[in-house]
Amino acid sequence: MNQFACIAGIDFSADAAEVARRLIGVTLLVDGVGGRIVEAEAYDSSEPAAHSYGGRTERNFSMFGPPGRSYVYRSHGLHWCLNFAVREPDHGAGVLIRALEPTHGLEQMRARRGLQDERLLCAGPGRLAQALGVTRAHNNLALDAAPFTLLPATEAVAVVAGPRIGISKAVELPWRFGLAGSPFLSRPFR
DNA sequence: CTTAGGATCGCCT
DNA sequence: GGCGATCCTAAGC
Repeated sequence: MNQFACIAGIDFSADAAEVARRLIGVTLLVDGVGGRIVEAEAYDSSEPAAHSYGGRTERNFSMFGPPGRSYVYRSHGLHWCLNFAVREPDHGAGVLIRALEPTHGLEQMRARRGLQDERLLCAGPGRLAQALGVTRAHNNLALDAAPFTLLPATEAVAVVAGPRIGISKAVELPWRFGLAGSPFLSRPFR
């Protein structure tokens, strides 16, 4: 295992699905604001739902960089979404961070989201990025340095898996992972 | 509770 | 010109 790709006890050079599963329970902060990851999805250049499926472009180049860096893209013209690049350079794999259980900087997240309800602050990739202040400026940055902080899970977690959300291709792959029973998911598992 | 439509940018055919 | 790894609101049942 490449120890330089190891962050918060996770080997980012592993398969996207394995990294996504192991990220559940890890704390993610951006400038000290964030919480515990409760939902993540894996994407890989070998399957057509991934942005990297068609090869490197201006938009997705950070998916093809070294593991342990961020990939931020704009969705539907108005939302930002945060991913972690995994595997090795030129492969094109990543993990979409879909939901957090808010733990740090609640008031700042409420202000950015214009909402009080804790359950809706980070329940979805666009909401999460807005609450943490993630924009294009956060693309292609190392995850083990400021403004990012990743902290290992402090206890064992029960992880469930299911089909990914909001895609039309490769819908059969069970590459969505979540913390069992969490009220902070973007949508429940069934 | 479920569904439908609009907002709005950048990549792709 | 079409369509997305989305979110919010409004209306219908």
